[in-house]
Amino acid sequence: MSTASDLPPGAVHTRAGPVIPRGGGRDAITGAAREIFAERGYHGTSIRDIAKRAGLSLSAMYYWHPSKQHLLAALIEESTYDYFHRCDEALREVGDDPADRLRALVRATVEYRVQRRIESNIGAQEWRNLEPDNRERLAGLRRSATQLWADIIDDGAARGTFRCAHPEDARRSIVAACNAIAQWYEPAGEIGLPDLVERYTEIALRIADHRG
Amino acid sequence: MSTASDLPPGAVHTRAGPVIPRGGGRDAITGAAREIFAERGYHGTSIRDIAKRAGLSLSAMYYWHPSKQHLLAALIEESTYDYFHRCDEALREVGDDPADRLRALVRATVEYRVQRRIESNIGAQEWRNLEPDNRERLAGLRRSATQLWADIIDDGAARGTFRCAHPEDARRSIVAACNAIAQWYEPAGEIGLPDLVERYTEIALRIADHRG
Amino acid sequence: MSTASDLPPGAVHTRAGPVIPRGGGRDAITGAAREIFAERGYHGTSIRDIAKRAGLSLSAMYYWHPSKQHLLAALIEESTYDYFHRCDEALREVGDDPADRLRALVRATVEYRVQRRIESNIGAQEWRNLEPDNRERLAGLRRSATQLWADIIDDGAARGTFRCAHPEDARRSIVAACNAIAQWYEPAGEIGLPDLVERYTEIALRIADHRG
Amino acid sequence: MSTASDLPPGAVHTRAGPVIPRGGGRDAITGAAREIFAERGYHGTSIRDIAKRAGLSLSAMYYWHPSKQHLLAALIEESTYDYFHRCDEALREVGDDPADRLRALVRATVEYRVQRRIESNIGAQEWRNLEPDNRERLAGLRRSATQLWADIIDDGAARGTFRCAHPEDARRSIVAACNAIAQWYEPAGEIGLPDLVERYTEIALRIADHRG
DNA sequence: TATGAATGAGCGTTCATTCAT
DNA sequence: CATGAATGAACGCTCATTCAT
Repeated sequence: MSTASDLPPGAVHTRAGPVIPRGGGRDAITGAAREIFAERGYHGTSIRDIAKRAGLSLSAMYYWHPSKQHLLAALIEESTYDYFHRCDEALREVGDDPADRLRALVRATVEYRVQRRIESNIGAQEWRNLEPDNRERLAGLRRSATQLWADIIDDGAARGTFRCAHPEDARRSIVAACNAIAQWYEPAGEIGLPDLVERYTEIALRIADHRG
Repeated sequence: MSTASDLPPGAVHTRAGPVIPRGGGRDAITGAAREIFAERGYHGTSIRDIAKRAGLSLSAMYYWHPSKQHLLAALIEESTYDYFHRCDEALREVGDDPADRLRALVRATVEYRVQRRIESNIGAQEWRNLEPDNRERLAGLRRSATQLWADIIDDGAARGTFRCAHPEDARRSIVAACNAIAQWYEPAGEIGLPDLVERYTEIALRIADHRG
Repeated sequence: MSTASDLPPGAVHTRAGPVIPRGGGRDAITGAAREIFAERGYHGTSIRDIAKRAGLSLSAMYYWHPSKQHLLAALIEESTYDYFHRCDEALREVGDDPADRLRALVRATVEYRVQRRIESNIGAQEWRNLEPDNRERLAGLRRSATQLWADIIDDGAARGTFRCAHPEDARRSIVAACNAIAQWYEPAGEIGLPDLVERYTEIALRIADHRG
Repeated sequence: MSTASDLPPGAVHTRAGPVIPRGGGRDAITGAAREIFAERGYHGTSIRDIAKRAGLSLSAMYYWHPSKQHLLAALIEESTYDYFHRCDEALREVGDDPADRLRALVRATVEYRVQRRIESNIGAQEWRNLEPDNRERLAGLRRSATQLWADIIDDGAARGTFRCAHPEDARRSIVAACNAIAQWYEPAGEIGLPDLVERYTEIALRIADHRG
């Protein structure tokens, strides 16, 4: 991750997952920011709010992070990499049948929206509040993720596995349906994650007009 | 509309549509707010930005609107009523066949997302920035809109018109797909509105697992 | 003056003198800044200090001036123009005899250091705190003022009116002596301005090694 | 020196000269402070800047110096003692002829302004940023230095060696001319120190109106 | 109708400093 | 000797809002 060099010693980071915290300061701040950005939005959040929830002083925040914007960027960057990595893994485990690949991508996405619900919402809502540099750095990754879906659906349509007439609208609809989960899903609710994956896999296949 | 009493003389408002402007001031402000709220979000927008784009002084804004929050609330309120009204009309024109009713609701929704793209996005993104009073005043309407979809899909499922196993997820997916249009649709693009309606009608029917 | 277009209507400015105030706000702030910058230096002065001495709120300051830096730049710019203008006028009134011209420049300078003592000190001490843009805008004028002295002394040395062996050091010494007045002169003291002019004229002519 | 008791063991200090460094820490800090105070001024310098340039941590600074103010005071104090000591020595080597004594003082001063250019500028510009205690502790020394000049010139004027009518203005002008050297002299430039001393000695004698 | 002038609160950020280790 | 982590106060500046005109 490109901000890795900014991390103070003691913090560990891998492309496959979130920062693994060592010690309270940095983590408390990142965690608090995550929560409050999600609740009130980037511009609706003051760094005093973040510091307060983290149980630290305002200035401690600046010991760990150079700016509020950096806090947002780090959050979005890490979770974007995480999502992309999950997709990658999921697709590597399946063959080249479009339906199988679509199932894999839906599963990875639904799991991500549920397991990283908050970051999902931050990524969706606060993307525009990234400063140009930060946004551009991630834009390629975003496009790649879109392309993963497009490749599968286009391929399925070409092969006749999917009969939908408008693959792009199918893609958008499937993605929209999966993404929306992060907005309504309640972790404490009754629907389990495997169930959810199955339901949305079926919906996705119907949208793509898959014929077994 | 509950803010009707706040309107200065000369402005007309009905439940069925937007404020009908008389004179430049009020309109210029509402228009500017609409644009900038959509571009930068509520908290990312200053009333100076709005006044500047409207070509008016800061104080003029306060002549027409008691506060920045009121500006947002008026915008969301008006467009929410508009959407609800369009749904109402569309449903009144069709019979009680669930597929027909779903088609009507999709059409009304797609048309709304395209024709009132900006307000759609504001309504979706800035809803949480409404102060409790304003939010609660509109929450019922939102729930009613949700119920319109639910009634149709549940009815279709009960009758066997729709064979989807999980009507609620079908509903969420259809709505998510339709709503997403406001995020990607480009008015200057090549897809015409009638085409779009047809495409999303088909998608919706597939999601609901409609069997002709 | 190049910042003239920044001025709000109601403030008048000419190249020949300071801003002519209309109304309390702008003037109170400029005056307070002038005093406190001189007392404590640019970085030693907070805008809260300025506002307090001006009897206004912090934000009122920003109604009249876009920034603390602008305040400094405007002060230095105006007084630099004033000094240059005075030199210009003084030299226009005399012939081309180097001694006469030196007398004129000394008089203009001494009068300026006394009459605009505070700005003199700000210009000398806070010059380095101008941001590059502002500094460069004025650098040419500064060089021109230096050149006025150099032209006179070099000319006098060439003609034999001045016999000093090192005109540049003579120039620097004369200027240093005159400039220093702003640091020690007490307006309430016993030395009158005409006396002072005479004394420093004589010193300058001795430094240049003038032979009647 | 009154701060002697603050010094950690290993550092040596005498009234006659600068701190003799033992070990890198203290020295690196003092050196860095000297540079940055001169470049940006006391209030324009943060202790983080100093620590960074010294290549040490913030806390190391506080091991060696109790505060930023102390750093400034130590710098000014040491260089003020140094200057005074140099004047003292120079005057001890000459007789009681006012011209000789003036020559000696000019030489000591010019040499000091050149050899300790940076401290000269700090002493001149940042004097006002000394806290009252520190300032008062040094004020006497400053007055003594002024008195050295005054005694010589007054004596010369009384004896007729100097014919200037206003000894105080002569003194101020000579001092101003010598002091200014620190502002424009470039160590890498072409004028050698002995030359410079000679030039300014002549200027000083002319200002005092010395007649061989 | 509309404005210019002003305000208090809060913003993101940096400051000099402290302290346990 | 020296550091990493933290703090409270203050910084320059912008905010939504007010009010006399």
